[in-house]
Amino acid sequence: MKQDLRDWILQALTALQAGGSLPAGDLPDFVVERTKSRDHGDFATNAALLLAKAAGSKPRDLAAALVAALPARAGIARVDIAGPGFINIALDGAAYAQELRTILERGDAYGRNGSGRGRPVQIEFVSANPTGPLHVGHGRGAAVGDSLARVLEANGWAVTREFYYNDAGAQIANLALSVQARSRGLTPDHADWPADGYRGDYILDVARDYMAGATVHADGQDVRGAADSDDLDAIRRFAVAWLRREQDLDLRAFGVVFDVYFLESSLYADGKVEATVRDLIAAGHTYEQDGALWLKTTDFGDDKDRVMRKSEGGYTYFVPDVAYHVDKWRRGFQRVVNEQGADHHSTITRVRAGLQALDIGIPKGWPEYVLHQMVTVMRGGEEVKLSKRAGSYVTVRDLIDEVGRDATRYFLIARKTDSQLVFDIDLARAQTNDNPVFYIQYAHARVCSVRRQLAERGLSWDRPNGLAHLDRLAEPHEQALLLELSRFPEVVEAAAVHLDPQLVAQYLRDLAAAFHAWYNAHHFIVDDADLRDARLSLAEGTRQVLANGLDLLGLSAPEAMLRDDSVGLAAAETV
RNA sequence: GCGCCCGUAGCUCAACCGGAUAGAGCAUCGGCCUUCUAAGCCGACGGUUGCAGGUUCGAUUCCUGUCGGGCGCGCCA
Repeated sequence: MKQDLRDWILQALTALQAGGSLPAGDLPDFVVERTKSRDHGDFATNAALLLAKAAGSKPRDLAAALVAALPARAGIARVDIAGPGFINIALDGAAYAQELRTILERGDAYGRNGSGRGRPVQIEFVSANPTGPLHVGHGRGAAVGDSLARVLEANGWAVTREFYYNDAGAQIANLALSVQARSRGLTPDHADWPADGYRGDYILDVARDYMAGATVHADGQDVRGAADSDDLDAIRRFAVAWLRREQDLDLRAFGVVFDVYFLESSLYADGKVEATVRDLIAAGHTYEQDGALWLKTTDFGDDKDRVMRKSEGGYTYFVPDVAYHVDKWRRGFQRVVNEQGADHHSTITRVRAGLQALDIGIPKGWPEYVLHQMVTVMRGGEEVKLSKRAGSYVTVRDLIDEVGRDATRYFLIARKTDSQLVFDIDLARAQTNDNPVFYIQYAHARVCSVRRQLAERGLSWDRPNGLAHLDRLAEPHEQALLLELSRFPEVVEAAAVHLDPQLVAQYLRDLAAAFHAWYNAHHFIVDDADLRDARLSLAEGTRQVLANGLDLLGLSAPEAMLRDDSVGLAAAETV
């Protein structure tokens, strides 16, 4: 709707330019937006305010000229000039009825658009190193990244979900040493326990399986335990596979699946790290100092230069990072979005600097980043910091087990990524209207329940008849709900433009509220068949949009809300 | 000390990349169940948008300064 109106206004502006009352050339970036108050119509544009200066006339005068130049158009109830020079547009009821027809026609596809034109975009997210179970921060990354992927797909992009991990560095060596120590019966409090060893209980599980000669399957490979606590290399391979498998099981339980798993070690094995270093030297942005090789990242906005090759000969972490991104670029991803924890924000400048230094045609702002801030977990008013299994942090699995997949995903996504997030376990468990995820899903379930009631009464929804009588949807609640439904395509678009799936979560709450209000005020299953079919059409349209929105967040759209006492009020009250 | 993020109702958060009277939920108080799920709905109360300046028709939004919270500042990843 919004885009159509913008084009409409553009026609009038072009006409004014042709008539000479507006200077030729580029038009400023005026907006068409939803009004905050219905008193101002449905949409408003600031075009006259922005153009008044260039036109040399008062905003309100220009607005009048613009309105006069608007071509005739169906669905418009009135166009007014208001305030300093806003142009307010009110739609007639038929315009909203038409939108409801579109919803029912397009079904699952409603809200999707083709602006991505099938272009490839890669989203890298989670990218946890296989040294322990996924923690809440990874969970936020998983929920946001996957939802971002869904949103971009809905905007016509061809998305590749990618997970990158380090399977060979110092942290992995530590992991192997920790498992080795456990396999020899040492505990973390022992004097000989590795200095930076991992102390969580899961290390013992890995050691047991390794010593028992178990086989684990991860990332397309089988790896067997060797029952030999001296073979550190075998321990390392086994431990990495073991933890990768565990992380993957957690992600699957969370509803997140990746297309590509990329191993840091492959960058070394394929010579891509060496090649990147060679290219950076050849590009002339490096120098030797104190026995180390430096990259002049200060040439590209960094506050100090960075070491690439340490004096002892090894590369610092950001060299494979640059090599990895070169690889992404060469794979044809002209668009890449990296979803990471904000504690890694300093790498952004460095990676981009490295890519610029190579001078191979990569744009300055490539890749894009979405950073999420920290998550703290609260239960009973106190911060939860420990998990027995992981040792020092709360795991994704802990949350899924305690509050369920849907609530975990919703809570991790319902905030702007650049705000810190407080995950309230008690609230996420609650099956009341305090809990937005239940509130939204309940709205969906209610429509399904109406369908069941309809069948029980031996009635059915005559869809063509309903669509023929949409003018019967004249109640204020119905008008409000229709308006809310018509916003969905704009929300899907905005979520992609701003790389912000939280907008979808916010919208779903508003939509659910509009539905619940209507549901409460009016009965759908009435004797008047025309009115009944019209209302059932609106209910079904609402269900469809709720389902489409829930899908963008990776949440289920339940047909019924079953009381689950294991996660329900009873349990919450005993906490 | 430097860089990034945040600061909005008692609490948790919105505000569509400068728009009109800053919105929800929770909490508090008051209403609504012989009718499709009350896991719901309706109403009231609640604000100097941390503070001080600046930019302009117009600022929660942009700029400067300042205070408070978080994260990062390694030849670690």
